[in-house]
Amino acid sequence: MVVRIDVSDDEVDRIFRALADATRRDIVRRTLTGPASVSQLAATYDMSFAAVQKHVAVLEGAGLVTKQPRGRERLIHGNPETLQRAQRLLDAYEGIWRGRISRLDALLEDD
Amino acid sequence: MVVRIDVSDDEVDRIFRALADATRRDIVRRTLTGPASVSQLAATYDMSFAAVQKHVAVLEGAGLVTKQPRGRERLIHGNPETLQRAQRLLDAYEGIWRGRISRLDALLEDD
DNA sequence: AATACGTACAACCATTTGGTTTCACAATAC
DNA sequence: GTATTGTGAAACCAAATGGTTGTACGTATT
Repeated sequence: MVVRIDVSDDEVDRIFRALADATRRDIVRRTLTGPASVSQLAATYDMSFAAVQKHVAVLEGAGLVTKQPRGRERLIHGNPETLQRAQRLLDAYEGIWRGRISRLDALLEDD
Repeated sequence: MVVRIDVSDDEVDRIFRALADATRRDIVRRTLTGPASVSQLAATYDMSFAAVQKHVAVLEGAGLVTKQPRGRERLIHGNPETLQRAQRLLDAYEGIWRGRISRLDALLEDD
């Protein structure tokens, strides 16, 4: 029985879960190049404003974007730090495969 | 020269979705170091054999592991190629942020 | 031959997800 | 002021997810 003491498994769950949707990946891409309001984002997708709002909320919950009020708008900014975190995770897995890292378990139980 | 990441949206969805679960990430980790049977995997988790079987099926559907029959067992092997695909995806996002990649859109449209 | 083991698969259940519509409200525009 | 725009939040719905138990069947073991 693998007992998971580390709570932040949930955080990794949220990051990958948030990236597992094409619309959300597109929102991340767009907000990495520069901020955009929720309605600006919503204008380009074939779904309701509320649906896009929910996607943004999922990304925000995963720490992949941040919301910054400006007037009546909410500017969405992509958060590269969280992406780097996901990158490091995948890098660690590749490290396992290559056998370069000997005792990686602690790292993968997720910092 | 532009190397095209030829991955469909659905495929990327499945990869990240599969990685969005701690048990499945653990299975990937374990099968990257060496093959393991489904029952060997299941023995270490606090859930039914059938549940682990389903997790393996999700990973297999995402191409993160492969199943190879040997006798009455099914040996599960981790698949580093698929992990590399996910890595390249995240690398591309980081490239956007850094502004180092100029024409990345075609790459990210993940056709 | 009989038994145990490893896997597959179906049926079922509770919760989550991804979408919708609708209503409310603050900020801007006219 | 009134109207419009941008957002938030609730209620609702169908489908997917993650778990369970039970059954069936090929493969080893004895």
